[in-house]
Amino acid sequence: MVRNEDTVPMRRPDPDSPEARGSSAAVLPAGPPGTGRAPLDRRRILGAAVEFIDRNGLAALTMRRLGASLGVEAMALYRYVPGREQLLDGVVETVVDELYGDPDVHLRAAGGWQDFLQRLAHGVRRIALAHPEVFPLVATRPPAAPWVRPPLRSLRWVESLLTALVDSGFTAEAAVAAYRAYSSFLLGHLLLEVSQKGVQISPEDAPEGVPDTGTDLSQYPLVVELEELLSRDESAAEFEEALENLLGRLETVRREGRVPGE
Amino acid sequence: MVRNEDTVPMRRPDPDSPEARGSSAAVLPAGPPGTGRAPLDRRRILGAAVEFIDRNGLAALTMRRLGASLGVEAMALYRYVPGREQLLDGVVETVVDELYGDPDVHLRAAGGWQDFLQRLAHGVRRIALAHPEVFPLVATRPPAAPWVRPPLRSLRWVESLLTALVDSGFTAEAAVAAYRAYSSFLLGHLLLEVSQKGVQISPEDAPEGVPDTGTDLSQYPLVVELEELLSRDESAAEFEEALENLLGRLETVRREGRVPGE
DNA sequence: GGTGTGGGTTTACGACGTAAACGACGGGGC
DNA sequence: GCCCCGTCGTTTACGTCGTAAACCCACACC
Repeated sequence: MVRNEDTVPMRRPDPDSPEARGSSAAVLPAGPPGTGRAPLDRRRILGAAVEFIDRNGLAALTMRRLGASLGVEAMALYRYVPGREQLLDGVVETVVDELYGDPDVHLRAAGGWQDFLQRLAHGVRRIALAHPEVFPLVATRPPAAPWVRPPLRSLRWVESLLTALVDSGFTAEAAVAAYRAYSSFLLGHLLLEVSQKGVQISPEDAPEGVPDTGTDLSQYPLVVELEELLSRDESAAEFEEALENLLGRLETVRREGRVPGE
Repeated sequence: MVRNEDTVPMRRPDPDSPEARGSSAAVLPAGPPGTGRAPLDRRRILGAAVEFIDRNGLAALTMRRLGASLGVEAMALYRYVPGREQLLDGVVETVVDELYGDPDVHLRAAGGWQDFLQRLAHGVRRIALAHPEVFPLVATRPPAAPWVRPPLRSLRWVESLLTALVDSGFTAEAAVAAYRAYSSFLLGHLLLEVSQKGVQISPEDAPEGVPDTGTDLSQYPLVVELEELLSRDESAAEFEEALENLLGRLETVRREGRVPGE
């Protein structure tokens, strides 16, 4: 019995997936160690670190190996980066700064606040999907201040977002509440999406078609009944739907000029 | 000018905060190393690990130190735990298993699905607040299967949740979609809440009343204008509001018998 | 009284992050 | 020409980590 793997109907391509856009990274030559003879600098190091994590996972990143991937000894990195912790901070900064290079995301809300939040959300999602191994770092590294909430870890974007909201008629309280709800939504959705994506690949790539007889599911009849549905990946649609719903909710908050809770 | 620190009005106590309930852990004697002479076993080790992380942070946990906190050499732990990674898995499991001991959370949805989800959400929130240093681990450790989504990392709870929903009239698709939306919501909210809680304490506890002249905010006028609002902690109310909203949304999904997106 | 055997210790190894001393090299000032 | 001094990368070294392997020892059992 040859099982048809493509029972999932009409795989409409995800517009935020890396292969759906011209990926800017991973095109540079790089290759095995020692190719890059260009002089070291902070940006090159951070870029190499991001690429290294994308390729080998966060756990594999050590100062020595990162140095080797740049054709240099570990200690050479310390002239540009104070230590490993700060290197990781630099990595998350580098990755979220990719937002500035995204032609679909603008710092100023020209098309209204909903358009702004929508573009920003998809921009962040694109980053998460492009760097699934880095995103947990984006999510969990302690932020600089209580108001800089992951995954939007930059004051410039916070300022942009709040400006867009206030300019569109949100009260100060409502804008702040909206900002909080928005970041929670993004963080939860994207962290789960990348972790789910990771788990589909990693478990030692089960070689044959044996559908994971690993754990005993007999205790959980409903889980086995819904197994097909549960393992289906509807991330893109769910993201869209939840985002739409959030925007709708915020719109009524804005119109009624109140803070959501009361 | 003596600033009154209690400008926050009516600090109504958070019902999920650790001090609002009789904490079961941290009451045992324990004390400095060597107090516990009881024989080692897996549960004692995992308990000690949780307590150690709560007290000293995840980064400080090493096999040697954990051993020392139990009055034992590091290598003794390996008789009960295969290695550090699996120890961390055990820590996560231990912490989420506290749900079973929570008298306000039930495995069976006796009071209807909304009551069930509400109790479960608050139970998980209590755990997150009781172990802020552990929760990022709960959020980011790769789950065993794609359908076991953090922070509900146990098949039993997934089965319970799905059963509650299906029994209450959700279609299979709607139940799965609801499960996904619910876990995203929990994860996003709680991860941000504990990370925010962490950042209020950690930055080397700024000793005097100088309100963080660390970063230059002059570029971000709206952020400085809203600074007071932004650093206010309304987590409890926001959690409640967002949860309520989610439940409301799911209720209409249930009544109309459709999957949210279409 | 041997003799396993379970549970903890000792020793040892390779890898890690990083401090400190050490080249090597390239461009002024005399 | 020569010297001298930054800049940038390397070498060496130290303490700590996770963990494999050998060891030790006290008790249970025949």
